[in-house]
Amino acid sequence: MNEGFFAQAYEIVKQIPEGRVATYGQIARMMGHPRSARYVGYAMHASPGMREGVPCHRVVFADGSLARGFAFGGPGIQRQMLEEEGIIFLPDGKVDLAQCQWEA
DNA sequence: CTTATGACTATGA
DNA sequence: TTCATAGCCATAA
Repeated sequence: MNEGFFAQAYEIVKQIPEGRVATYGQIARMMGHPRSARYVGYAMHASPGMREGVPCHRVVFADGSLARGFAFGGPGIQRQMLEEEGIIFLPDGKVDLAQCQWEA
């Protein structure tokens, strides 16, 4: 395996349990790159995605919002997938990090 | 080698 | 409160 920044991000995301979500910054921090949050998202974009078992849909912004327009082919898709997994959404359209944010 | 870009985050107005 | 800008770091060209 090529232990690159991307592969590192995939490993972290793959460890997110079902019904939980993690923020880009949190993942970046886990991999030892607390300032590369932007690149974590980019890793998802360029990643093999769920095809490789990387549940990138469980990765959200620090405030619980999702990536719009770039996710999985259409807005709302990610939210639908998360709801299927048991993620709780707030009326604001954000994930309930208070209950669903992944704890290492 | 330098420059440009980006599924982010924090801060300021 | 929301919107805009700065800083951040890893790849690509």
